[in-house]
Amino acid sequence: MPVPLYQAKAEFFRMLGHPVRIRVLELLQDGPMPVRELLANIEVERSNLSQQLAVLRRSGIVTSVREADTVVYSLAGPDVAELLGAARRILTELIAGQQGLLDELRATPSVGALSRGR
Amino acid sequence: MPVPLYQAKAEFFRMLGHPVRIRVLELLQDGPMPVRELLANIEVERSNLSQQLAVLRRSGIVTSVREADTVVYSLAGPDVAELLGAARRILTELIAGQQGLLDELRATPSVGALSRGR
DNA sequence: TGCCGAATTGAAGATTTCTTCAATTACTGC
DNA sequence: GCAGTAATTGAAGAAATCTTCAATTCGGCA
Repeated sequence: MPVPLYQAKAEFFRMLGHPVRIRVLELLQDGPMPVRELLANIEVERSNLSQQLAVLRRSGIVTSVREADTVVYSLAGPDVAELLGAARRILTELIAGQQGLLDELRATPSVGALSRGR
Repeated sequence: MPVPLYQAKAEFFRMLGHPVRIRVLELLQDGPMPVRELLANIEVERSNLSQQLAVLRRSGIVTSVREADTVVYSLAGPDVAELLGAARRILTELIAGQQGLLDELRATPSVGALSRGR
């Protein structure tokens, strides 16, 4: 392995680990979008958005093209939706699990939690 | 949204963004495994592994049970493999894309790169 | 009880990532 | 060319995460 695969994976997930970057990827799922419009949909300063876009661009997960006076961003590949979908499923599951744990605690105040993590 | 969803997603990905944590999740895909064995498979100090396991536990993606003198970890749900699979697909795609870009640059030294991001 | 190995915890310093600002580039229209 | 808008960049301080160490907990066993 030239660059250990698990390290590449870690970097990849770290690249996704920022609220603004997530929102950009979600917005781009509906198709290419100019920066101006991203800016209108995400509550963040222009230069901060640029910084986050630069992170996404460096990783290669999005591409940008200049069109007249605006810059348009697109997803680089079709698998991003799948990834975000998988993440959403796990999150839903995790939240449901925590909810289940809460219910369990409420129902039987003295036992239960011990068999779950922690 | 009580905690904005995109923030939860970002935290989730950040939780995945560490080589040791990735390796733990990959190892646990084959079934529950005691810490001792994780330690044998991952090159990291014991206390550092514990720290990373604590991060995974806090997020709820793994659970731990004490069995006699060892602690055994398991994945909390079945969707993790799917997520790692999606990530691998995208990574493959990204690396292939970069390779393609390199080929393109080699073939036509003066044009090409401009239409791709940056 | 006292000791041993397994694992976790808390804390401190080192490293990395975030945010923000001012400066700069790139394009359009006058 | 010059002014004006869109977007990016570089840099610096603030904030979060990593690594490592010593101390602690927990169960098993003599």
